[in-house]
Amino acid sequence: MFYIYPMRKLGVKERVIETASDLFYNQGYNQTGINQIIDEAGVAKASMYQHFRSKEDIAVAYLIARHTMWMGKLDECVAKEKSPKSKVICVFTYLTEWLTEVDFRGCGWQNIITDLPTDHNKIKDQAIYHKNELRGWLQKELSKEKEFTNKEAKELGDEVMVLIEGAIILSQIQKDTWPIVTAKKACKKILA
Amino acid sequence: MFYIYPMRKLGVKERVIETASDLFYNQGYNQTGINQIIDEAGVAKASMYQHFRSKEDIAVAYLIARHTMWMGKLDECVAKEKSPKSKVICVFTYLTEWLTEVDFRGCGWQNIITDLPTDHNKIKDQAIYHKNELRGWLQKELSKEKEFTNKEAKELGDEVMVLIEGAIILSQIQKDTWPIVTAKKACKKILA
DNA sequence: TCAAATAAACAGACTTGTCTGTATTGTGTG
DNA sequence: CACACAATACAGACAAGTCTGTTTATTTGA
Repeated sequence: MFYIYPMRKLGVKERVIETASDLFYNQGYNQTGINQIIDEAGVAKASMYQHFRSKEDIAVAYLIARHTMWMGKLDECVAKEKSPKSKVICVFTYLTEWLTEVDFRGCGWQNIITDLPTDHNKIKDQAIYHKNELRGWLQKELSKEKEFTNKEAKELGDEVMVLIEGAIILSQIQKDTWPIVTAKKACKKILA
Repeated sequence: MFYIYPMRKLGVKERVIETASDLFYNQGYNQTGINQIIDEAGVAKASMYQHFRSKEDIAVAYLIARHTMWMGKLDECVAKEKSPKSKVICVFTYLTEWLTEVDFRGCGWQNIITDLPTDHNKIKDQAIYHKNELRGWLQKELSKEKEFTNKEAKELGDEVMVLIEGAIILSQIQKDTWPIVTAKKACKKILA
């Protein structure tokens, strides 16, 4: 047999993560039940529980996958920029493209940690990790800029970080790009 | 009979709103069921449904009550400041006091709208309203400052608004004051 | 043959909201 | 002050559905 398209179905694990990623992000963690995930993934419940201990574990896998995807797209988007400083400013271009595309659905990590059962600590840890990675990315980029000392680069990176988070959540609430546009303007001022 | 303390129990409506406010804010909207609310409020279920059509309606009442409380405390906190500009900067002092007191539980509106059933639009509207009020407050304060034109005041107010939102959500994720401290520093720069 | 995936039933707890019937309250009138 | 009537609050059962997670027994594919 010849398979023009790769007929090999994705494995159970991959299908679950893929489906859950879509559902968790677009309709919310609390709004998404196990049953919907396995139905849409076309997977038996017992098979799913062979690969994941709990719903929280699925969410952790989702967030890990999302992290590499999100950081990858960020790198891709800022690649065309020459200076570290303009790379950092370009983050807000990335935010605009991304958030308008998803109809201002906001940040996957912000969304999941704000209304979570008290004991879901693995999810919270993923949020902390992701935000720390982004924070580190900003600081690292800015530290490449000769005009800044290391200390300055760290402080400026943190300020940009706050602007990013504010732009994301506010654009989500207001369903508008103005917070991102505003944040970009503020970012330029700060780095000037 | 003499009642030293006001013996008059609060009415059903008030008790429900008070209890629900505590629960919705501290353990989350999705994590709080009707039954827990009526149990802790000491109210019969039928009585509660006499005053509120649905759980969403309780949440709306909670957010309305929270809005007046929150804005009131803000006004109180910045009252000691003389200039409009320092009032605006003082918002971050307010944030620090508030958020450390509630152990970085974050913003009631941000928390409730990020993982909500799709049809809960009355709640979303409350979030939009609250954020617009705060945005207007900032713009109004800054427009009192003679050194800014009206247009400048609006733009600067929006930039501060983004910083505020970012500081709240990021301090919630990281369980630390650094985002607020950083936002304050950035705010001073922007208004300088 | 053998491990993995399947369908489907099941447990048990939870959800919002309705309903019934009883008890308690407050108010207006005599 | 006393009585009656209406409004409200009460406890708790109930409906109809959701949820996560387990188990069993069957089928599939290498």
